[in-house]
Amino acid sequence: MPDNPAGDPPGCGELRAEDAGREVTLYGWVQRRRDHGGLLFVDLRDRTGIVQLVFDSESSGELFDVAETLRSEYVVKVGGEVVRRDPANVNPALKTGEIEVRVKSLEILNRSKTPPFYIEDGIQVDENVRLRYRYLDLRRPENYRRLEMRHRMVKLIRDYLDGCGFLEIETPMLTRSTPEGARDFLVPSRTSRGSFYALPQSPQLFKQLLMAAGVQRYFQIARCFRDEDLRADRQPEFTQIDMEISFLGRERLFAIVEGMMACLFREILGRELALPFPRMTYREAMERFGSDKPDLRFGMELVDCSEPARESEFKIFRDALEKGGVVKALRVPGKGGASRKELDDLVKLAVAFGAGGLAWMARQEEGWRSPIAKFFSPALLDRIGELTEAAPGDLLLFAAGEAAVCHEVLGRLRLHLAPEELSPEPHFLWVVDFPLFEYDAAEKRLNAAHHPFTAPHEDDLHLLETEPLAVRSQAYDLVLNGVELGSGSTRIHRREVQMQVFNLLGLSEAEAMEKFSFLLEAFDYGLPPHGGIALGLDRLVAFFTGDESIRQVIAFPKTAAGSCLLTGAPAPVEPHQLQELGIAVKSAAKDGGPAR
RNA sequence: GGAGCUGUGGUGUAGCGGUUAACAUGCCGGCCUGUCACGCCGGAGAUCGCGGGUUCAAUUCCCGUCAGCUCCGCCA
Repeated sequence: MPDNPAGDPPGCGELRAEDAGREVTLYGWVQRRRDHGGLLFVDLRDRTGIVQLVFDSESSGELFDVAETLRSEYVVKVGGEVVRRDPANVNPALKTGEIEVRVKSLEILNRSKTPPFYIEDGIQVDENVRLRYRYLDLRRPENYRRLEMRHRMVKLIRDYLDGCGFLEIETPMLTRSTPEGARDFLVPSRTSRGSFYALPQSPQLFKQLLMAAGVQRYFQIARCFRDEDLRADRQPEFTQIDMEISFLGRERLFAIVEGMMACLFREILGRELALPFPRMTYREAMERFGSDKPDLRFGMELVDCSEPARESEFKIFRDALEKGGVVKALRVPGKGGASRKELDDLVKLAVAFGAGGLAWMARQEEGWRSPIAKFFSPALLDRIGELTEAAPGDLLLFAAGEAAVCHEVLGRLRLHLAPEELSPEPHFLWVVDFPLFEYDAAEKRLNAAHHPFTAPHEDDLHLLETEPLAVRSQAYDLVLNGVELGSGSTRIHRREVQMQVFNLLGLSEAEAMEKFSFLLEAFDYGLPPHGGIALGLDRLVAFFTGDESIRQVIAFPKTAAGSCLLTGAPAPVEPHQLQELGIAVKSAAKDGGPAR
């Protein structure tokens, strides 16, 4: 550990052979005690690691008696001499294994109950129990390393963006609920009864206002809140690296973000990233990979087989094509020998993903094994083999129908059937030109695909009124190995365009003013062109630590039901608290609450 | 809102329509001067998540419920 202003002496895990002869004072937790009767070993742990303490009954009677009372996780202060171990007693598994500390003084600073699980790496304990005692879980070295990794990454990011001329600015946590988007967490106001703050889903509007304020380059390690159901990679509160720049367009922003990723990979993993990252339009991503966040660590691209399908006698394919749909294929290498049951399961899966059905062909050394091959002439089968590059032993899966559905279904099957061995290289990708709107079938109206402040693509402005669903936006996503790391856009900076988009989203002039007057007014006072992006810090850290769930890289995460097993939040409040807020609770939730 | 999986000493597991509920580890006590997952001997510790039902009998079968995890919907 480098010198620091605190001038801290070495920690337990930092002592080495060259410290032999040194008198040290150590603080830490008792990891383990090995009592040999007249000789007692204690492994002392602090955040730097473990060192062995030795107590000898012959040389220190009273001290030895105290040492015998030590138990797991007792907190102690010891003074002693670092001594080299006899070569026969060196423990190569420990970094401090060449030495040990002969204890001369021992003070028990605090006792501990027997912990519910071992404080060590690689334990197999229910996450339930670990979250209930999260402070003990975090005491484990692997979790300290996770916290440390997050800290280092955030520090690198801050320094990097500082170097790029960004200003870190905090925006309000108590803000205004806005329509659309995720469900808001609401905070009742005491001073304005019946009114509510909302916790920010992102600092979106504020960062745009900071551009209006002439900041030009803003960033924030921003906590965001969304009251939606959880997943392994979704928590109700999470952290974004939120950025926004004025004047300079998308290219500059991409370069800044790419530079940030390159910096993290260089400083943390010691490897260079190939820059710039490849790009793909949303349309291309959907057509080739059936996903707006394609995992490029493997191939298995979707292949359009509409042309040979049109010539075939297979009615389902022909009907789909006549209705303006497509027939697309997914080639699964080496899966041609799949059993009937495996194939049936794939069909079921496809149906669960929204397909009407799923056809398959297995290429064999001679010909095809397939229930639908009989509808295809040999020439057409050859054509399909050519298009899909199917080799003997490969399996082809076909989806027919509406293009969007086919892409979705085959895209999911592609992930489901992905090879076990994936490329070890990180595969970054910019996905650009997302659609501006998507159609909400339930509400029978347009929704913003990204958010309502995203600028339409310049080339598609003329389509806004006539064919809004065909309008591309200036939104983009950063994808890493099939995970959406973040998304952003060039924003609308002209008031008339913003109003037009609001109108298309079903917001009247009056409603727009009611909800967003503060933003619209800013448009009138020289709002510069601007754009930005928000990257999911939790997902990024999880990538670097190799964790599947972002719970692992959040100090105090919540369960899938949004409860905190440590504190018991959320919890009922005192009646007088509700009274002050003018709130009456209609009916309490089911009994139980989080288990703690 | 929906689906699947899980729930047995502190922890991790086994088990089965009738058991003294088993094993490992941890814990407690004893012995032990070179261990490092120390070892040896002994001991304590479980109303089998909760509620109901079927049954002569339920930890075991059924239903419900709670909690956790994963996924779908949802997440501009």
